[in-house]
Parts: sequence; C-alpha cells; structure tokens
Amino acid sequence: MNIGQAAEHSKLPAKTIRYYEDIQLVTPGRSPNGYRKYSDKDIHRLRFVQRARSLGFTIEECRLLLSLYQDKDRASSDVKAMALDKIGEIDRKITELQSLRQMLSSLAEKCHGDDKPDCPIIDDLAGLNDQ
Amino acid sequence: MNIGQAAEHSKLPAKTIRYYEDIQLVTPGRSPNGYRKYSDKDIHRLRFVQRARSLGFTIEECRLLLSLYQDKDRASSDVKAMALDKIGEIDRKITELQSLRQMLSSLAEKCHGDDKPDCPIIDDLAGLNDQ
DNA sequence: GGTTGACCTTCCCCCTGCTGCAAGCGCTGG
DNA sequence: CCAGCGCTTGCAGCAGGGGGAAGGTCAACC
Repeated sequence: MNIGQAAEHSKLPAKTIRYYEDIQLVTPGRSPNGYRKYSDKDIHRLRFVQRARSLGFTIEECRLLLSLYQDKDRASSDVKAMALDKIGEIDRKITELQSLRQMLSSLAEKCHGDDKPDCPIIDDLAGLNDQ
Repeated sequence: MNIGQAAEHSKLPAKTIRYYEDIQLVTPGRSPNGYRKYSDKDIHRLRFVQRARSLGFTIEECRLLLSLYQDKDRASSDVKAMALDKIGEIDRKITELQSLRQMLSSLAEKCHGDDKPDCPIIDDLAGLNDQ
C-alpha cells in the first residue's frame, strides 16, 4: 500500500506519516521504485498512533505505548499507569485553565465595554493594581 | 537599565527579552557601548507583556494589547472583546480536555491494572472496538 | 509514441515561544 | 594584567508537523 492509501486508512496526513518514519515511529518498507510500502501491520500501527495522539499522548508516549502494544507479555498495570498519569496531567491543565478563565472573566466583568478609554483590563495588565 | 536589571524587574529571562526585541515587541535603545538600554517605559511594557502572556495571550495578541495600552483613545470595548474571545477559547480547551479525560478514565476503569497482559486500553488503541 | 495528471520522492524553510550553546566583546576589582 | 561577570551576536534545537519546490513514476488516453 502506498502512502496515499495509508493516509486514507489511518486518517493521518501523508506529511505526518513521512514524519513518523523520519523519527522512526512507524517505518515502512520500500517498493523497487522507491515508494514507501505499508503493510497491514504498519497501517495498524499508524491507526494506533493516531488514536493515542488524539487522546493527548505525546509522540514519545506513543512510542512507549506501541512497544507495550507489541509486547505480548506486558503487564496491564504498566499501561494503566500511563493512562492515569495522563489523566492527572489533563486535570492539572484543566485546573490551570479554569483559574485563567476566572481571572480573565473577573477582569472582563469590571470593564464597561463601551467606547470610552477607561479599561480595568488594560489597567490591570499595566500593573496599576499591583500585588 | 541593562538587560539583567530589566530581566529582574520584569520577571522575564534576559533571553526572552532579547527575543521580544527581535520580533519588535519591546525595542529598547542602546548605550554607546552597544548594551541594550531599558527605560522605565520599556520596563512597563515588558511587565505588561509578562502579565498578558501569563494570562494566556499569544505574542500577537500581546502586540495588539500593547498598542491598545498606548492608545489613550482606545475604546474599552475593544479590549473587552479580546478578553471575551480569550475566555471562549479557554472554554473550548477546557471542554476538549474534559472529553479527553472522560475517554481516558473510562478506559482506565475497565483495565484491571495487574501483571496480566490483557489490557482494554491497548485493545482500544489497537482498534479492537472500532466505530 | 507522446502527453497529461495523479501520485510519489527528497529537500528545505516556516510556525510558536522560547532555550542553550559558543565565541567574542566591555567593565570592574584585586 | 588577569579573572570573572555581564553583555553582544549568531546558530541550533525542542514539539509536531505544514507548505511548497523540483523532480521521478505510473496508468490512461489520443
């Protein structure tokens, strides 16, 4: 299967698939004409990575997950630990975003939002209400 | 004020401050010896950017905010609109992260997390439960 | 046989927002 | 006069690709 087909089946852009070969994440064979040749196994790996990426795993985590995927003797606890780690990471990000949101919306609330120049948001950024 | 002092006062690394000059965000003068020379006004602008960045505004948004900051005739509605936009963006990110979290935790729940190889997380990534 | 067009290749630059490294200056104290 | 700090420049690199040029290939059509 050429890269175009692989892209279709894996729902990944061809560019991304080439990049994954570059960083040795999914390394296909080659046809005599030099075209990349993707086996069914390669396609599975690509889809696997696509799913893991869409769940927020980094490339390096995907690499690890792929090796667990192919290790028939892996302990499920290893995989679960990664998932739980990731959940913790996501929770931290959500908390941070919520606190950002809180700050911004309390600023926006104080701002009249009219055509006059007085703006508590700018004043805050300028440090007029320091500490 | 040299860059070291500017870094201290603005709570930004010197490298970052040089970068901001490079992209014409905050452009100091120069002393006869070639050192960057930061006026009080420059320091204010640096702190302004530091605060806006920490609120999640991109560099380009900071550039816009800075120009609003210096425009004494700005309408506060312009600034408020940016803040509200940013809040919407944050909300979208939070929603996305929550849905990610949901997917990951329902996977993790199904996984025994023992030393056996059966792992619903890996199975899901492998596409065994497609569609 | 020629030509078109889709597909493939490699290569390098671009993005955001910095960070690190290296070589080379200026300045100050002993 | 030299050590050691602070400053200068420039280049390379991080994640995770995207865009596009310049060229090879393959199948189909006239």
